[in-house]
Amino acid sequence: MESRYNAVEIEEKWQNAWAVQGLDQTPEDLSKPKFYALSMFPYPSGNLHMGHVRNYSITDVIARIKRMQGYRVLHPMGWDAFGLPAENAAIDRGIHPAKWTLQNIAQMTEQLKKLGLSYDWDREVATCAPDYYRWTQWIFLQFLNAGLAYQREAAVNWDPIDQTVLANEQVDAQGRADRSGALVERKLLKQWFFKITDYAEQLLADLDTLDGWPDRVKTMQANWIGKSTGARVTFTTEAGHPIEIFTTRPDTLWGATFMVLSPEHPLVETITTEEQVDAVKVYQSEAAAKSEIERTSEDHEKTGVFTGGYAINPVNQQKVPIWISDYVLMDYGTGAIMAVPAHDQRDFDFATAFGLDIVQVVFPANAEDGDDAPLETAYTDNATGILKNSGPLDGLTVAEAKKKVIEVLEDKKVGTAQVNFRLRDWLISRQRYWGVPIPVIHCEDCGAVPVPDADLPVILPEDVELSGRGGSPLSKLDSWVNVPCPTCGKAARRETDTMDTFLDSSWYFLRYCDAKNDEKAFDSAKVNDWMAVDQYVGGIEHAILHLLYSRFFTKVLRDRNLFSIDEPFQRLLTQGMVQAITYKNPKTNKYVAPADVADKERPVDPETGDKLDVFYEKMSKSKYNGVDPKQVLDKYGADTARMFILFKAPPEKDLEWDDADVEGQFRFLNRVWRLATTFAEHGGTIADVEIPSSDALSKAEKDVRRATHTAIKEITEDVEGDYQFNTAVSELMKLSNALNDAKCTESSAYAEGLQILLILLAPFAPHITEELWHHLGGSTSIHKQPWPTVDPSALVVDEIPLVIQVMGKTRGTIQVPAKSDKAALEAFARESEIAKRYIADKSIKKVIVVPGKLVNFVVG
RNA sequence: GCGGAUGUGGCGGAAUUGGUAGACGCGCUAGAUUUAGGUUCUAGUACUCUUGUAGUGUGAAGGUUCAAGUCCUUUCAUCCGCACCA
Repeated sequence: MESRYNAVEIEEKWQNAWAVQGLDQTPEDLSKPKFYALSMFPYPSGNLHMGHVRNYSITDVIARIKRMQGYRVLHPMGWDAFGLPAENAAIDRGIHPAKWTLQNIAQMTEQLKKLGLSYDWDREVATCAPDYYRWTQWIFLQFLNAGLAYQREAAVNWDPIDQTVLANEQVDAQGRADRSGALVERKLLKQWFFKITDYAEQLLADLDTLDGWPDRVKTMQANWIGKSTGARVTFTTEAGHPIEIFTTRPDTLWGATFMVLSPEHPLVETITTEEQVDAVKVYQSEAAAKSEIERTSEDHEKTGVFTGGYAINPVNQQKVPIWISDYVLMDYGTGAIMAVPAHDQRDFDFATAFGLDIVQVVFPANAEDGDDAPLETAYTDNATGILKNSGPLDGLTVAEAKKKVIEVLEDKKVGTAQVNFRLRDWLISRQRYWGVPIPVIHCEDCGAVPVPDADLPVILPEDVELSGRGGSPLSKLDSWVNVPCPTCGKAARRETDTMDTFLDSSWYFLRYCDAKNDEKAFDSAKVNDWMAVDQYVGGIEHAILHLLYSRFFTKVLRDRNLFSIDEPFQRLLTQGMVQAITYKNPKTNKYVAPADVADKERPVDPETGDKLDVFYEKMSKSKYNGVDPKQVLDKYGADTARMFILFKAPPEKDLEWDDADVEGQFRFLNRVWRLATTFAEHGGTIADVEIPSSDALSKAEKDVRRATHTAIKEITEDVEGDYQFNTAVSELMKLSNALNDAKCTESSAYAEGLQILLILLAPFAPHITEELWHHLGGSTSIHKQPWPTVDPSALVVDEIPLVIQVMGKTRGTIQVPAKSDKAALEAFARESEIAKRYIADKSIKKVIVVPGKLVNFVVG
């Protein structure tokens, strides 16, 4: 064995050995408790980046610790392999998406394996493989059979660059497409939807059961689902047309002084009077032409047009004018609102802009009658406000009025309580090639006919022409499109849309439970055994979509009796970003590569000489601040990379990459290496370490044992619950420092310390510990070792430092016997030099004794 | 505007949940080893000054307490998410 720590060499050696031994295969032994550790699977872009390294290192440490703690662990990996980049590569470079994807998977697999991640590769899945997407199609048909998949003509987000439809979620607030950056247009197309709205209530309510999820993510999902409770109320136009509105403030109905319809509302044409028709049409076409970006960048200044029509307020028979305005959205509620300017700021602004009536119906509890000065802004104190001018609601609080008004509305048959959600049905159609074909055949007579299970998978044909334009490539493939109807046999056409790739990733965690099954998507018993995922780890960018869709799938498939799990992910850890130092010239707004910055203390632009701004930002090519994992692995090895990433910051916080800190971790592993090899040179072994009873130990030996068992205690606490790997690593360093300082290297206490250091370090740095373990006489793999337990007797100390405080100020410490009781502690403290000095001639009024910690004197 | 978080040395970050603030690491300083550089080892490193048995110190201000980074009130700053959602 070499005396120098050669990381690359030993890592390759052990990775090969472990593969041969099948060390990372999932155990079948059902007597052990299960633990399912999962990282969000990657899109195979071809290159592993630091974010991946961080994500997978975190999950791998958890998996390894759980194995040592006696769990049977499922720790799989796979590929989210359908999607646009492959298709774009095909268009740009003429390489087939399948080929491009498979090459990337091969390349990334090789990179992943160099990280020493303990995956069960036998369960690898790729969503683009027919033996995977066959079951994605089968699951689609489950949704179809359950009435949860349907087609509808819909105004969709049309991306003019990619020539495809996007989900709302793939369009940003400025109305630009996530991927292409194009300004999204509206277009009417027949699309497939999943009825996620049927599960809105459950998806919201069950968030409360997810104790192991960050509040941030739960809040984001709750906002996305957007439940509001209120009432649906029917107003009627003078001509007798009903107009439905939704409101969360039915208690303020008596204050409704006008109505506003969305410009796209179907009743606008009927309501509009002849005098107003021109103005309304102009406004409608202006609104239609407005892009999202214009609509949202207007500082919310209110615009609108009077339709000329009036409606009757059903509770007080008041005649109210009907306006149209683009602040009312067609796709929320009913596309029409009652406006209560006195108690809604938007309505207030609108009323002010157009000189409409403002009638206050909620007043401060102490308001005098007749005290009705005009409002400056909407009055929205719902906690203490009292209703007035509201018929049967007068004198009630807002909360009481909300209940009472429902009775009134139902009585008059003009409305009822209603719950409304912001969540929209999920548009899953994509006019793209590289995705799962929707397994449906359209027949003139039979309609949309599901492809029979026996005919699955509907294979994605390979010989297509990809131009990137003109809608779905599959629609041009006549031989594939033209098929007989499965029901009547008449000539029919295949559905040419493919599925949103979010479907692929909404069930992969189920497939891992039974990845090789070619009879079923998964075996129910296996899913019931392994699910839910005990710890899921991934980026915050999936807080809404992926996690919500996966929860939705889980609930639907549960309701199809495929398993009995309610929620897929028990605990969720959203790891922080990996950031790197970034230099930017504030004058030219250009980024400068760190390698080009000569003086890091006073960074200047090498081209212009301008002073550069320095900050940390997420690694990216355009900012020249990326660090390639490959370079780190080649220089220091995977163990150092893992250690650095886990030590530098707590898992959920952003991490600032720093080469000097990486060096520091490498130094630490080298110190461990030296400790162990020096020990071995002197004939030390860790095989069969026996610890004599504590009475027989010297002080040096006791100190080593205390350090050892303190490390076990602290690290066990750190890795349980919140995964504080940064402090766990620091405890490993402390133990290594203690062994370095120890004066009893010949003793069995020292051997025990070294043994436990290696075992505790093994999940973090699996290769170096395996190498040293064998070098020191270990027989089986260190990764088969049980997690060590604390020997309480090793933690016992004879003397403890007692803090002496006077008036709450710490004045020093004294050594006292550990077993002293309260009275003894006080006595020791009273007699101490420190106490005498600071109390002097003052009288002691009170003494506080905290056993094992301190004595505080209160003096007069 | 609504919601979620975060403010601790030169830097990343600790603090048994109310009990010695700054663990561990980076960086820095000095010394040893080395032909030299690197490595390695030893010691030091919150700030201030009048260098002490000192004072100050966890974004700011107040409060509770024998005792506050930790609890309460007010406030400021930064980051993130959503945003005309009726």
